Amino acid sequence: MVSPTIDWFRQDLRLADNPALAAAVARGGPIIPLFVLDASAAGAWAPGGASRWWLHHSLAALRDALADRGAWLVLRHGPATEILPRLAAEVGAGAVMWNRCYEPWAVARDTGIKARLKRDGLAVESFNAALLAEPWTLATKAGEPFRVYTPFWKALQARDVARPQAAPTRLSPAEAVAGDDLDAWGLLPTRPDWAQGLRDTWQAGEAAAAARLGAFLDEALDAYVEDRDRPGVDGTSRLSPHLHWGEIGPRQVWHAVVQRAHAKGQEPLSGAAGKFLSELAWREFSMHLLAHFPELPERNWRAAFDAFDWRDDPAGLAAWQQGLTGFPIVDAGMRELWATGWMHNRVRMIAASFLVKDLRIHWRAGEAWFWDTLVDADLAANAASWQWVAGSGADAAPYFRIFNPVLQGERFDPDGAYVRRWVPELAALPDAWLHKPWRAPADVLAGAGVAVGTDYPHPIVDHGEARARALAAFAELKQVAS
DNA sequence: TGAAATGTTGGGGCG
DNA sequence: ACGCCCCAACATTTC
Repeated sequence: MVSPTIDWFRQDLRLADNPALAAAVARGGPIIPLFVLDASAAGAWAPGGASRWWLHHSLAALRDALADRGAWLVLRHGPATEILPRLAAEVGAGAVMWNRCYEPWAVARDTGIKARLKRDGLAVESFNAALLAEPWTLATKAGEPFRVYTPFWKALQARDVARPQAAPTRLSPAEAVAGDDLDAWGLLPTRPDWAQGLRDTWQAGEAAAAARLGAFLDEALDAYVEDRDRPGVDGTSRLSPHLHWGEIGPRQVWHAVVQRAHAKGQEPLSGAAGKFLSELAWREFSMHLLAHFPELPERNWRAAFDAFDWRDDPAGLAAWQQGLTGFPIVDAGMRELWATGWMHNRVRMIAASFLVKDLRIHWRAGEAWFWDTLVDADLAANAASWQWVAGSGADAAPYFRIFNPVLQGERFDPDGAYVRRWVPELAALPDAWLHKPWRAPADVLAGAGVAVGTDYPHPIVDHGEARARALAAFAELKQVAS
């Protein structure tokens, strides 16, 4: 009789295209699916509030999906370094399987656990479920990690993406193993329960992720090139939180998109399909960057930025967080984030540019806020994206690229659908003034029932002046660096 | 995956 | 008919 296999779930909360699970099934014995709530190893990067909400529902969905196939998800909390060996001994496991994580703290932890379990005589194997290509398999001709996106994307396109495996239909149950009650983990907010907007917006779990992908392919892919930049249009995939927790994997997304393009007689790597896959490749690029540069979340990727003159501005930071900057497109984004745990990507760039360039507040403050509030909070994507906007990151926007929040609003939310939804106090303003209410004539404001300074804040900075100050600060930095 | 300043061009008004 | 100026539209450069 084959000894039990522990399948340690982490950020791979799915049954399909799950190589660790497939290996556990192939081994033949009973399967013990395990999830460990291990805040100790992650330090500051333990999941934030919105992420914990998602995790709760995703685990519930995984638990039910496993039960449908005859297996019982075991929940334990505490340091995984202690829990894995203890559970293995407790159930007489002969093997432990998992899919790899790439957060530096996880790599360090998992390396130790693998060594320990092997020393104990167990078979331990790890697999790739989260990436199209492992970070150590893509390199420049010089053997270096890619530091620029475009050549990275070209190299990735030249690779074959493995076909996803189907979910196992039947799992051999193990004898009952004691575990925690999910509800007792307290992942959901209480007092206050701020998650109503999240519940209204999202459905966690593998089945919901697959449905979301299907809906995107059916309804939005064709218009993706234009609509992806329109926050007032449902033009993006919204797969990010599902991808973060591994409810769906990038290989599954890749092949579904390629298949859809082929069915329409289109080339999958050009047009809308290619554009969407290139966005998936930005996720991949971020993950590779983190794997190669583990300090990405904490330190400027370009060390020259260490000398940058950031401002300490608690009031400005608070206004930004609360969506009270006086710039409608920025405030709409920050309020969407607070309400739903998600923000449209175009608006993330605008809001992030405003924080680091107009307010000149350190990108790490933005990174920390997003970490706590985003349902798709991902260490690699969050760190790489903030550094990209700040100009300190890999292949970053040049420092002089400063978004004008009024022009961005007018260009990408021309009919004001997005601002009116999230900044309802401005809803009655005509399009012409919606993105710059402080410039509207008095009779227009009166007609719309808007008093700037009372119903909606005055801009907390003058963008023209803020832009000039940011350019001056960056010019100074360049002198220090040279 | 910018914006603003500066330069160039060409049509129309006008003397 | 011609030159001059204005300025919108577009292009290029600079930040």
